[in-house]
Amino acid sequence: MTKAGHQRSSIEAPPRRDLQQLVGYQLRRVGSLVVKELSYIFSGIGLAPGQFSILMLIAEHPGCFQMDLARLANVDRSTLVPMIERLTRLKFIKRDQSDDDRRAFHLHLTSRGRKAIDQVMPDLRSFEQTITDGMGAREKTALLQSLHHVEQALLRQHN
Amino acid sequence: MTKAGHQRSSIEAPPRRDLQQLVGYQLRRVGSLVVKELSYIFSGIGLAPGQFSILMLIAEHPGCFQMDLARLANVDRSTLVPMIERLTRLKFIKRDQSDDDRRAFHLHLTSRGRKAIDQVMPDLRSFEQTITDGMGAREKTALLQSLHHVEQALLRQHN
DNA sequence: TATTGTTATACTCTATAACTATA
DNA sequence: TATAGTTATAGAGTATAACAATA
Repeated sequence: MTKAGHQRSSIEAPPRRDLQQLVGYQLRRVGSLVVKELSYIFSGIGLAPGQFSILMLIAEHPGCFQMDLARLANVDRSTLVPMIERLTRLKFIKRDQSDDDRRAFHLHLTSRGRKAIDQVMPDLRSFEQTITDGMGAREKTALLQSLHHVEQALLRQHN
Repeated sequence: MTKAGHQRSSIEAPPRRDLQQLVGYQLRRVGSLVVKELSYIFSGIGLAPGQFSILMLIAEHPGCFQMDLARLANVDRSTLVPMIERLTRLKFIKRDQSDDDRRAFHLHLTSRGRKAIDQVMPDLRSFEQTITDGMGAREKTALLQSLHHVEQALLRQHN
């Protein structure tokens, strides 16, 4: 990877390191790395990270509508259409037309969807261990709290 | 392996809240929100978040090659091509063919590129204030350190 | 009129594989 | 053979706008 001696990558000027001090920039950077790793983990069950998080939200909110998911995941309702279609085609979820509102469909996990979640949870926990390796319990708790803090500020911002 | 109770899917079942306790999931979630806000900020200079971060890396590493950026930004070299093309077309950067290696091009900011950065920096700092609003200096430092910690663990993971 | 979900469309970010021109 | 950059292509994730069916 590193070539001996004659490295010609003309970057001898001292970096200004502005970006590394910006929480927003670092969150984007780390988030992107996380997605890259999660892609690999979820490929075992044929899902991408975004699709898996929708599956998890349906697991946590059985019977919900797509509009509920749009709010929970902070995405437009149109974004969900291909994800729901994929989860349905894989038979990880089922859609039941609501009796109260015939426009909408209650979403539920199937046993196959539940199995898919159970299948990747060990890898997900292991990934969690990896990225928090060497962190104390207090540091990890503080990180989760700070992330929640930032999330709430961002939600206040654009809603 | 899996968690004990294989909870039967019931509409009244309380949410399991698993996701919120996962650092990886929260990083992806918050990162996505950050990108959404940054999109708005950078639209003022005609750039998307990824394009702006490449512009910043060139500012911090004047004369670098695209291969250097690929390493610094942790992306494939092919990913950079449309970004570099966009920055060049907007005249934010210039490409000078290297005398030492005629395959490669030294990348430099133009004065227009520098102006573009100067133009959005106030908004970027203000965004920074918003998402860390109410955080103490220690909490903010700890967050940056934890993010760096996670980033390093992720880089060790896949390299 | 307003809302749920869909379609059509478009843009950004990402990657792999094959190519060129150099080294 | 190996490397710098390009092209072609593909898949995710995101959005806006217009639409049908229903409320």
